[in-house]
Formats: sequence, C-alpha cells, structure tokens
Amino acid sequence: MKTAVDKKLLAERMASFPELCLRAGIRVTHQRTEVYREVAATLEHPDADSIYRRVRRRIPQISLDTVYRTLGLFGEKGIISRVSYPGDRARFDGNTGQHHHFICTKCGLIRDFRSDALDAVRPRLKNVPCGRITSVQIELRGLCRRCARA
Amino acid sequence: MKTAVDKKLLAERMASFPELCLRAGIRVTHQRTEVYREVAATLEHPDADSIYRRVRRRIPQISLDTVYRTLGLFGEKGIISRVSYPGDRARFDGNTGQHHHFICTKCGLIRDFRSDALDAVRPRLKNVPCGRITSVQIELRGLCRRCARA
DNA sequence: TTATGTGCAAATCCTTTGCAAGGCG
DNA sequence: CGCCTTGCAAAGGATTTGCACATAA
Repeated sequence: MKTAVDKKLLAERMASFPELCLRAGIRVTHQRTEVYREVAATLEHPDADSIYRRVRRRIPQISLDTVYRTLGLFGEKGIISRVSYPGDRARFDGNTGQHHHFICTKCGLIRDFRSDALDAVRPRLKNVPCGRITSVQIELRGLCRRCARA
Repeated sequence: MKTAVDKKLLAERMASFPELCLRAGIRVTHQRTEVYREVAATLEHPDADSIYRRVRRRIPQISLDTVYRTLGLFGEKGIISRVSYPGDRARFDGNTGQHHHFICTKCGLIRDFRSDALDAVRPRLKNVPCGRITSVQIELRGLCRRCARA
C-alpha cells in the first residue's frame, strides 16, 4: 500500500511552509521544518511518537516535548490537522484540504479520500437543528482490504 | 438545553439491559447496571469521570477503575458507543442506533442528530476506494447556538 | 461451585509544563 | 537585541493492570 505523498506535492508543501508560518505568526525553525516535513510526507496519519522517531533521523537531539509542542501548535494554526479515534492517541494529517476519512476498525489504518457525492451533502444540511456549521466530515468505518482478506 | 433522555426511552433501555449482556456474554452486575443507567439516561456524552461521579450517588463504594473497565467492555460489545475528539478524553453515548454528531468547536458540546438526507448518502459510497464499509458517520463542526450568540 | 467481576493500589502511557539556555527576525 | 523556541526534567492526567476477595449464574 502506498504510504508516501507524491514527491511533487511534498515539494510544494515544503515550499509553502515559510509562508504558512508567516501567516500563523510563528517562527520558522529547523525543528519545525523537519516536523512539518514528516507529517507532510506521509499518508499514514502518524502519531506524535512516530514523528519523533522519524525526525530524530535528521535531528538526533530533538526532544519529544518539542515534537508535541510543535504538533499542537501546527494543529491550532491549521498548518496540519489533528485526528483522533476512540482508544487511540492523537494522530496528525498534513492534508488540510476538504477530505474525509476511512478508518479500519481492525488495524487502525486511516485513509483520506475525496468524494464529490459526499461533498454534495453539505447544502442539504440547512435543516439540521444545530448552530452555525463550519465543517462537514464523513467517516467511514469498516475493514481495509488487507484485513478483509484475513 | 435538554440533557436528559425521555423517561420512556430510558425505561426501555434499562429493560433491555439484561438481554444486551446476555447477547454479549457478560454478567449483569449491580455496578454494570448503574453505569449503563447513567450513560443511557443522558444526552450529554459524558466522560468516564462524570459517569463515576454520578454512579457513586447510587453505589458510593464503586471504584473508578470499575467504571473504566465497564465502559471499555460496553464499548467493545457495542452496548454503548465510544466517541473521541482531538484534545479531549473519551466520551460515551448510550445511543447505538444510526446517528450523526454535531460538535461545538468552542465549548465541546456534542449533539446527536438524525437526518434522512444524510442517510441517503450511504448508497452512493460504492465507488469509494476502500475495503468493506460497515458504518457511515457524519460529523458537523461549528458553533452551537449558545456560543454563536456570544 | 466456579468462572467472572470488583476494589485497591500501583503502574503505564500520553501529553503538558517550568525554567534556563539558545536562536530567529 | 528581544522575544520566541528549545531541551531537560519533572509533573500531570487519563486509563490500565496485578492480585486477592466477592459474587452472578
């Protein structure tokens, strides 16, 4: 299964990183750049510890708490998004565009997907008895192909 | 805002509890009955500690870990459902039927809702490139009426 | 009676925080 | 240079676990 982001997309994301920081009013540091790179480079929705381990390959002396602080900050500023599922730790996603999630209930795999059919649901939500709606996200749960086979 | 489940619905849920345990292959105990009652009685999606505090009014000597174990077990067996949102602890919901969630991004309020329009989306998901889909859940994020006013 | 469930206490895991030193703008 | 960031170490909070006793079936 494909786990790495397309090389060109990654390059674009990395190129826009200083701009993202500027708009967010935060400084560009070596640590932040590498944390962003790891989140932006994978389709796997890694947790904080995985990111820590991967970033250490480039910055051996980085500390786990810096990774946590950085991820929390990025999440707050909308530079990445934060995802969480019952019984699981927080996970992070470099894809901040409109998308939905498929979650395998057996192995925990999370996969982004887009769907025009699903996006079309949005206008139908006028009659839902809530306040002001800012986002619509659909979660599909089930078994991924690999787990379905087993 | 309404926070308690309709009396009649609660009575039905309590009446079906022994049956639910039987099907799940677990024993009916005083503690489990009261933990279930608290989750089944509220629309508020309480966390483990709230449930602990409420159940203690009926069983003062119950321990927090029993509440955790019970909630975890109920979640596994599908007797209640477990919900979680980024940066928040686990929360529990006595409504196991098909429904969706509205989440207030400011105050954390979670509200169940049903929607035929949303349910209609389900058949359109054939072409989503995932494995076998067992549930479709839609999450609306935004501001609840109270927060929108402020 | 016998497998299950409970309470207690301690452990574990994830995450956050205070503070002094370092580095970006 | 001044404020923002980092690393370290320690704290914090939620949740889980081992074990002996209690209890539902």
